Amino acid sequence: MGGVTIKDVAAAAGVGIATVSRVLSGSGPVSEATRQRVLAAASALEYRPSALGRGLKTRRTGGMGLLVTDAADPFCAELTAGVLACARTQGAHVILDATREDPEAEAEALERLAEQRVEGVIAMPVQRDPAVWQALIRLGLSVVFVGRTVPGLPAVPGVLADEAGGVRSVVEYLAGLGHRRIGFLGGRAADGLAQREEAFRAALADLGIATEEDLFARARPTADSAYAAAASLFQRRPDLTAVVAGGHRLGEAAVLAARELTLRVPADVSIAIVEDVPWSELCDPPLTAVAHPARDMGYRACELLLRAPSRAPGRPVVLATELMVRASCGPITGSPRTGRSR
Amino acid sequence: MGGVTIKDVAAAAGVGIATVSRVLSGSGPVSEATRQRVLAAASALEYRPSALGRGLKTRRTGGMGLLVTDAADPFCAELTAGVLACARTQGAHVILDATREDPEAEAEALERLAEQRVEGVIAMPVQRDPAVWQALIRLGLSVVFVGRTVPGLPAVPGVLADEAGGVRSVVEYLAGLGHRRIGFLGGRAADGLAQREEAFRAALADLGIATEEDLFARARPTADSAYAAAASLFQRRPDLTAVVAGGHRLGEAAVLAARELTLRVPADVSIAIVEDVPWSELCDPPLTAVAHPARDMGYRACELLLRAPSRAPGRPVVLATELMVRASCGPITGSPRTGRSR
DNA sequence: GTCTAGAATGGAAACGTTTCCAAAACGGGT
DNA sequence: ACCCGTTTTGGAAACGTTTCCATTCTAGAC
Repeated sequence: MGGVTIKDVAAAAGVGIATVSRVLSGSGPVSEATRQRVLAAASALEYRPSALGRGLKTRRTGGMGLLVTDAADPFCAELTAGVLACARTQGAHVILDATREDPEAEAEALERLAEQRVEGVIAMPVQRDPAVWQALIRLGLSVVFVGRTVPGLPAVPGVLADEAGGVRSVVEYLAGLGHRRIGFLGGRAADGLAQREEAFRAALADLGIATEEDLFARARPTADSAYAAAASLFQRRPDLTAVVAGGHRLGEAAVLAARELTLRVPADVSIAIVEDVPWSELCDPPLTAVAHPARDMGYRACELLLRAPSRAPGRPVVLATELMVRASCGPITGSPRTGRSR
Repeated sequence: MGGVTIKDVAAAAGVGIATVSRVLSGSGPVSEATRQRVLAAASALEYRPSALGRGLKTRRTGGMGLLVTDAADPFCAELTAGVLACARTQGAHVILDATREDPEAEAEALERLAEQRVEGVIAMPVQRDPAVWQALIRLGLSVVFVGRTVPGLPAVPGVLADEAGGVRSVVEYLAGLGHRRIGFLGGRAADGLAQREEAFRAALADLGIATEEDLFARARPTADSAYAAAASLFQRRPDLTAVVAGGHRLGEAAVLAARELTLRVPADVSIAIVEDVPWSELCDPPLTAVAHPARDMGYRACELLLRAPSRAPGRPVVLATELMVRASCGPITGSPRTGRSR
């Protein structure tokens, strides 16, 4: 039976339940003899203290919620691994849920987490309305944002990647190679890609390169839409010499579209991608990318949640991104693109 | 405050706690007027029923554990997404943990899950000793294995991919292209790659192709070790014309090693990989692979857990794998490998 | 106006812990 | 033998629910 309770252990050891509790939780004074007897009884009965009873009494569950946008996404998966690694060091458990960029799904997940009385939530926030998060905090749970933030919530700690720095470095790199007509593949604002586009524009402006709206393409977060955006961009602007993909899906689309249009990379067009992926080495050519420290971000976020639940950090923690220079970007060539003849 | 209890709601609505409970859980008869009053009070107070109190009383938590070997691994991540998708339909929550192929870590995670009183566990089992799992079942939780099984536990439902069929199909495919000296990149038995090697041998035998031990290489589950194994295999047997990689890590290693040794794929050597990865299309050349229905496997496992917790299935559910024929395998060429001159 | 069936409601017990507090046991000094 | 301080111990309350059961209320039938 699974129904072994502290009472059974107490009876088996011939002591009171209070004593059993003291032995198991290691608090309070217990004579060595009783201690051994209780331990023996507990293991003989295969006793597992109920987290429900304990949580009810102590008002602490040692659990946390983790809300990612998509559990199968490499970035989210890596982030999750980081959170788990940190949680394990503290003996905390992690309730995982995916929001699919859907505010409603997110709200439901938060509701569930609140009912489960987790002590905190690590979230890639979808809902931009601060009220939802404030309600959560009012409920007594601490919140840590990761990967994104919600404006208007300075009191909520966050762990971000230095998106702006990453985008800037890749733009500067491309500009250094001589590129001036650089396309950008982005997404809807809701997909968290807005800041990358923003950073892209800013970097261009700082370099004194004019931005042409024509060089921006936006896709919905599906592979098809990404492909369509990339293909359309390449065809719309045969004169573009480089493209920055704002996410790994968009990067894949760019590679595939370029291949389909028989554009040589990087001879005809340079491709760089924001959000490195494990397979960028394996691509042909290997993809130049801005790498995010996803695992560290998860680890740090979890640390923030567990170690300093109440601290009010002025600013979010920003972890550095790294430009991984590989072979998919090259110097601009004198001759115009040969077109799509094979 | 988060400390709003059912008592507060009862007081605010001017009713007894029993009535509040009836309204909220939808059980028992309540007059429409009180119903509205209670609902109003509950939402005004932002009341969230405590899963702890409820779970304690009802002895059901609506939670399940998910134990994968590595949260960041694409297969595990996809599997996780499937579990989450199914769990969501039932309003269940999922406690995720990673075992890192470490029986000790697995045991700790199981301990935690048992304390949390989850109703079931979906696991990629590491520990092969049935006792651990039997203990868990004796505790009252149901167990579903996914991706692997533990021999000697016929009563535990499982969801597997048709590894044997997948390996067989790729071997037959390669044999059909004329290959006879086919290498295999595998791992330690503990890594769950043994069955693939087994299937590989069986498929070869069925085709009447002799197996040479020299054509087998085994790596520890690190990128370095995989690379070393692949490189060593290629150099040891310059006469081999094809290689089957038993996992995605090994496949990456094979591609990189082939590239490093300037072997042309598939002209000099054909490469096929067991466990498709999202980027196989993007490789050069695109990788022929055996694809596992990871998401479906997760979904099915979760269904098994939630819908039929007590059924005793004779055999595990086996989902089909699919051979994704791409460009990394080609017909055998008459001329021997040109060696590693560029 | 009384009676009764049925609906609506509230009190209290129980779930498995932790922890406060009082009681018991013990040991050493007088 | 007695007392006192210290160490151990056990009983009981509390945590927030659900649910059994008894009670009150409503309304329709006589």
